Amino acid sequence: MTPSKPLRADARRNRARILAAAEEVFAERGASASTEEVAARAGVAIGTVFRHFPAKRDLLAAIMKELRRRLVDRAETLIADGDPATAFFDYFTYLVESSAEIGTVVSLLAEEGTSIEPDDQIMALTQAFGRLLEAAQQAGTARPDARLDEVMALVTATTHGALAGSWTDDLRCRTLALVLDALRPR
Amino acid sequence: MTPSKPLRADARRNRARILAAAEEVFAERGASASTEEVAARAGVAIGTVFRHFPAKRDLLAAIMKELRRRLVDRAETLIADGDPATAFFDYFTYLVESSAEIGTVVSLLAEEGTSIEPDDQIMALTQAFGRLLEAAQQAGTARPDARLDEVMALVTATTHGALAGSWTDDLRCRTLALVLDALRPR
Amino acid sequence: MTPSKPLRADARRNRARILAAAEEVFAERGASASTEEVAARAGVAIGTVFRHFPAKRDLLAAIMKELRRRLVDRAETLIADGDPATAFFDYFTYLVESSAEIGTVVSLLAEEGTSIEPDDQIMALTQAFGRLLEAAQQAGTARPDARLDEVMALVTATTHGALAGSWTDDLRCRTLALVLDALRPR
Amino acid sequence: MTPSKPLRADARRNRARILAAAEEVFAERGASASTEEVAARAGVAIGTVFRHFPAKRDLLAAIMKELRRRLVDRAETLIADGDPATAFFDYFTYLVESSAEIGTVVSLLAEEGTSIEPDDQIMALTQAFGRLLEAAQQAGTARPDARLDEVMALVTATTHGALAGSWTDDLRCRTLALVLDALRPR
DNA sequence: TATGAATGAGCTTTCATTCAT
DNA sequence: CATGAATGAAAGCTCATTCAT
Repeated sequence: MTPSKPLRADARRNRARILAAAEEVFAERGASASTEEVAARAGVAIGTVFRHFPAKRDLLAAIMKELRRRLVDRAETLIADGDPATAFFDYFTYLVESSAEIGTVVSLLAEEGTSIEPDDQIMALTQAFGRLLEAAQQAGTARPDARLDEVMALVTATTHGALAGSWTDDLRCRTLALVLDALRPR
Repeated sequence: MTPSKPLRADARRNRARILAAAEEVFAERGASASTEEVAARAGVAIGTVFRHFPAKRDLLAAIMKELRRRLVDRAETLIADGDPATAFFDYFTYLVESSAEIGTVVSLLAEEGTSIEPDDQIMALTQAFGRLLEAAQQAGTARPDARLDEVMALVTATTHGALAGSWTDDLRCRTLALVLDALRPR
Repeated sequence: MTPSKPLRADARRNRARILAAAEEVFAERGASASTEEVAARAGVAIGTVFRHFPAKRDLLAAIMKELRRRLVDRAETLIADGDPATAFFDYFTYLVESSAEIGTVVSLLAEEGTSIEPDDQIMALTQAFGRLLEAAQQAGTARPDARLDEVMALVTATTHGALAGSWTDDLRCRTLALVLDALRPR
Repeated sequence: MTPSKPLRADARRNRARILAAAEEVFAERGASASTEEVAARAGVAIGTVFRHFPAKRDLLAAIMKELRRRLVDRAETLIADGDPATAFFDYFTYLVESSAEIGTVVSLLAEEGTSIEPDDQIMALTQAFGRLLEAAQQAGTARPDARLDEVMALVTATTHGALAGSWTDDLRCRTLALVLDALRPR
């Protein structure tokens, strides 16, 4: 379904190395980091980067896609295996913690005008989050009047907040606690 | 303490026009907008911009300083004139709403590495916010266990969230309500 | 004398397809068209193109050689079968008309510095043209004082003119008539 | 009518040097010569070239405009001062001879897709040529049935021919004689 | 002080060519 | 032989910054 051509072994290896390097570089230097540095970090020539990602935005988009894939994976794991009463809160926490790892990259999407298409992945993530929310509501651990879009907004906010202000671990925990509290039944 | 020279009248006028133009341009185009466009919008030549702000980061920093000044002003007004029971929440709301006006500019600071110095203004803002918080706590409208750094974190988060996700007015209101709710006594 | 190796059947087939594709592509896009596009159009991989033509200029040269071969063929046909009185003028016309078909390709040689070696084919073409000229002169339809190099110059000029200016069919006919008139006895 | 801003002295000097350098470079190396080389030859930095000519095509277009200006000037001089009986032929000759000086530049227009706008200058040149033609026809030195578009086509052809084939001076003279002969009454 | 032309490092992107598969 | 991924040298162009006017 995904690959039009199965790609040669070395090509796939390089693609992965470039993605990994790009994730690092952009996390460290921001989206204005040069493609050349990505290439250098990946140990390939500049041309190779552009063979895999014809424009810089494609590279950024690919990183985001990969990141989102991981997030969706995690949600689905929690839906399948987690405790309905806590899975929703665990996942919320997971998203915020991940953002630290992700680095600045996330926040670059808006800026770059990387007009992300309607995007199946965002929808998938939203839906999965919705199921976790419902389960928590039925388990009585989440406010019954909390709406999904509000939850998404809150997680976006907390994530970006965690990135923008350089919070200590302690502060992040306390803030997160407050936010999660706002989602619990009074 | 601040001005080495009182500046000629026209120079001061130019400085102001450049700042205003820069605020507009960076809000519209992001921090990657060119200094030249700022100059054009301000109706001055590029050299004049650099005479007033020796580097681009200085221009960005000056914008931030100006913005923060307004925010502090507002806080002090509320401390002086507002209803202690609601002023804290009003100010929180004001900050989030302002962020929409401010546009992308705010979020660019982190990225640009404009490592803002300890900054008196941030401290002033924090202190003012602290006084509003205390007043609300004494009035019984804010959780007594809410700490100032958490409040700052929450406002940062909500602000950035409002900027990053393009929330509707309605969604912003509901999300804000949830956040403020988290700061009210249970 | 010519082929070092007789070439495998598929190799010869590929060579032909590449040449055909190159002729098309360069006619459409000019000599700055990429070798990769030639490969794509030919349905082979880029490596295959370079196996057959070690450098781009070789590919261009080969196209020219092929084109010239056709032109010489046509001249010999006319020498053998045509009416001596008109064959010269027919051939002149044929060359100019062909140039339209050939497209821009021809004119690219000069630029590319594809310093064509003395080239047997050009000589062959010139000689054939010379024979047609002589025949026409003997038939009294061509000026007796017209020299072969002048004729070659005229046909070159008309050809390039037809390519450079985008003449209508009508204009090309009239211009050609004038030129041919210049070669008729007064 | 032409200059929106009168340009500073040094700017005008640089602009002229760039144009001169570009004319040389493109004549020597063809249109694929690099802008950087033009800059080097002009003794300015690359940025200066792009300040004056925002894209390479603009530089090429400017060269052409300058060349055409010279041609039109010459035509007008001949209209004013020349002998009506010979001026037409003199100008035709002048155009062909100039092409040698102009070098390859001329022929690059077609290729570069420098979609020259309807172009006042071409029209001016055509009109001037038209007047020379009429004068010659009235003086009885040019065929009365020769049309202006045919003349333009012939001069284009001869010019391009002279450029493409590397004719000797002698050959160019003889070929030109033939072409001009075609335009004389029989 | 203001101007705006000049600078030049740096960025994205292209493409002829090589070479491991 | 064919393949197509990798290479890397340019090329075109941008823009923060400097400096002569």
